[in-house]
Amino acid sequence: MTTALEKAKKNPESMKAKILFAARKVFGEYGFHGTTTRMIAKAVDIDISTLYYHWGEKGDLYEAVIRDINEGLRCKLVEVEKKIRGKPLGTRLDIAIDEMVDYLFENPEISNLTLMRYFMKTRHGKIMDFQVPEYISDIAYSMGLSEHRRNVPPDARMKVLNIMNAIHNYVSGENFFRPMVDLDRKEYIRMTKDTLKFFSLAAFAGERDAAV
Amino acid sequence: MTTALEKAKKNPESMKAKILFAARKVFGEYGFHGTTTRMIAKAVDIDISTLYYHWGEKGDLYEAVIRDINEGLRCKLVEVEKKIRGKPLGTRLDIAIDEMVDYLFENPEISNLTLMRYFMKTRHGKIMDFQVPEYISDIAYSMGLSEHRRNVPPDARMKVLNIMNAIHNYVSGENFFRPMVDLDRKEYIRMTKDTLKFFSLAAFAGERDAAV
DNA sequence: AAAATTCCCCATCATTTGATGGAAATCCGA
DNA sequence: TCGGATTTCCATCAAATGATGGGGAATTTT
Repeated sequence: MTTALEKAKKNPESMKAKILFAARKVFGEYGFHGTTTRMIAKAVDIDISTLYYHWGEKGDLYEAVIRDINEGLRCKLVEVEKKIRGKPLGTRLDIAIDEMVDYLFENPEISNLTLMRYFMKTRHGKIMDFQVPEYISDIAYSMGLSEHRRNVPPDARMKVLNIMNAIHNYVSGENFFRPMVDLDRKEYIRMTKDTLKFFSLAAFAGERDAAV
Repeated sequence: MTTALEKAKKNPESMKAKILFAARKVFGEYGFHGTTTRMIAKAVDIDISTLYYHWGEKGDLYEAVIRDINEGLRCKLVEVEKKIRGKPLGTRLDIAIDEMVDYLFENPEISNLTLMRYFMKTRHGKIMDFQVPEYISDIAYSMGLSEHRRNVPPDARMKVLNIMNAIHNYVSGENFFRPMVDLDRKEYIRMTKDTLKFFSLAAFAGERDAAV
């Protein structure tokens, strides 16, 4: 319990936490420049100055949101890693995909904000230049794509990126893609998992003899 | 030669075309709300009012940009479709991936803007609600994933989305991902192709007996 | 060359947006 | 209940931003 963020999340009823939660959703839909502090304040039904009282300037709130979703993602990955440890590669993929897809469909702002950070620049560049956690190597090792936890080869990293991004795409693009494939939400999630497995299971099965 | 957009592109030296080209790049980097008309004007080194003289309000210029990149993408897809027609599935994928990856790395704004449209909302929602071309079915048919050009099953659409989006991801995310995998640009493009093939070739080989 | 048209820039507006100071309201322990 | 600390809101500001009118330069037409 040191950072302001942690303090806010401790009591989800606190105004500070409510603002953070609303900010997650609004930033997640409209991006940094597409979101105004007034939009967030309206979502919580407070005056704009209350927002500034709790979080300071817009960039600081955004940074807190990014830290928040990164932390959530990190925790989830650790949780999944525990579940799949020791299992055969096919099973590892199967469980990991199911778990991550469900988690991200429940928290789509995570996928939205992650992708925005990958693909978009911000006018005031310096603001959001804090360090990005390096999940990729950990995932690669945990999936058994690399002998060493550190020093993961580039091709293994690229493969992990492929799968992670594919999940984010289906989650963030739901509004766009679901009408294209004409499925209800439940079917869409189901088919997201199936499609992800369609691509990854065959690929890795064909590659690894060390499929444990 | 009817629309303003076509007229502009006919003479790439015209002010109107230069503005369009600059707008592509700036919108592609910063998104709709992240881009100011002054940024675009500065990129062309003209006064902001000249920009308004040629293209009217910001939303209209943005719409022209989107039409432009969609048209480019459509043409490229038609071109690729001709090249792969009649070849075996593996070859089709191989050529299509190579061609599309090269094309999009040369025109990264296309991937950027496409992804932004998938994942982000705009404050003035109505503006950008013009129709999105339905490439997906055409690609699915052209790749041999569907018997009929029309009436492409959902799972085939999902698979096409997966591949197209994966390409866009690697292109748009280059600034972010390339340091992660520690490759120079050429190697990164090469490995993008390899990774895409790694996932799709195995998957489709295992699936289709009708691999022609 | 004169006239008409097109094109571009300067100055300026109105609105939006990030941000703040200070007054009112609320909470909380003594 | 009193008094201080915390929290919230109202009014407002300054800068950024989308947008326009009018004048003048450049180009084309006559």
